[in-house]
Amino acid sequence: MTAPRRSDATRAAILTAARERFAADGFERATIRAIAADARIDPSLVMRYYGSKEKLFTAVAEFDLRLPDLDGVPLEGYGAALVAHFLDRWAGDEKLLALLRSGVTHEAAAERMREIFAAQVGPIAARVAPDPASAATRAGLIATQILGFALCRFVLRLPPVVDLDREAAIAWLGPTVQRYLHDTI
Amino acid sequence: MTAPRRSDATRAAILTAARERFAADGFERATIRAIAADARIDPSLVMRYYGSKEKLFTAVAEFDLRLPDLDGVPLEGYGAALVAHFLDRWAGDEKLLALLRSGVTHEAAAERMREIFAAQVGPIAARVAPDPASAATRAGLIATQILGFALCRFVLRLPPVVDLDREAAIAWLGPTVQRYLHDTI
DNA sequence: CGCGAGTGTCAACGCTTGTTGGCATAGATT
DNA sequence: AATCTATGCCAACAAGCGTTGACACTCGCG
Repeated sequence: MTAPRRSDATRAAILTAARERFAADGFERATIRAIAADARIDPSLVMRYYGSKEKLFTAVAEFDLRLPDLDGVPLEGYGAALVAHFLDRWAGDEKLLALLRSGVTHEAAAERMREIFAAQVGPIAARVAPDPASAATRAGLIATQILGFALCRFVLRLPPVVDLDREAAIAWLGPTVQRYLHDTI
Repeated sequence: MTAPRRSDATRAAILTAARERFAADGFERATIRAIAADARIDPSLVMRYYGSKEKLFTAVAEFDLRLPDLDGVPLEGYGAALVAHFLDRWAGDEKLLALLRSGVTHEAAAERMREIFAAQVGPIAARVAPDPASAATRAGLIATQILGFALCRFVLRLPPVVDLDREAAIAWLGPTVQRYLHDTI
């Protein structure tokens, strides 16, 4: 029962601006001053409400994992379902982009990314993997493909990857993820 | 017939230090001062010999593409051969890591990365793709998997991906690349 | 009304950054 | 030996950074 504060709008504006800046520029190039300018407030307010740039980033990078619901999905459809889920998540939430852009040079962001993928993909792999001991490896492999796709599409903007539509992406990546989920080598 | 200069050793030391710093920290976090300290020279010398931080990075990012020799390889071995080639390239050349770490926030590095993958993977895909029109897409898909693997292994250091040995990596990624090369969806 | 907490503005701090110009020395050239 | 260029170091610059503290204003509550 946290009482609404008069500054809630300001706090939200800061968070929104921060999310956009971190997503567009990464942690180091995104400046407090630029974020404050976007939010049309004074830089010192950012410090007052979030303590430091580091903590502001932590606040931005905080979010629900929203595991996909795979209950009604047949086993052989997991790959496609996962790819579809991640595709939508990436397109709809700048926080993931912020995390990826920052994780490359900022250790805290990389750590957060590790946590997220361990917590998000790990359990699914554990549920499906033929050999439980291989679950972590399978989750890691899926991460390589999903993050690699996000990297090429949203960050590096490789033209052929940008041009793929949703269905084509699912059709191409789905079987890969499926194979990482239950094939053996 | 460029005459050897007395400062060649210094130039080389700068380039080596710059490569390491850019690979470890990315473009913005790598500072001229840190590079100069590593090379045990004065920061102003970096400017004298390379003009600017930007041009220094360009000099670091310049390198031969070294396309893999696939002449003796059977068609169905292309995927594995490509993965093996890239794995060795990534492990043996910090420039690629520098490019990846920088490309995420530095536009010039991203552009260079696009060029390299278009020039390196594109022709191979064009040679093998069942439909020539799909070659660019296939090259892009291969890039997503290769770069994603490099990202997770060398940059984000996801433990299960770091732990994979060379053969396991080839066994897992090879078929994926193979499928991107000639399967149809 | 008066008062205190909450909110916002302004100016400045200490530090680091890329970059520049001047000065001393070493080596080659004449 | 004298001269000139190349090389290296030093000190400084302007700009930008995260961060801080002091000061004004606006509420809501007594």
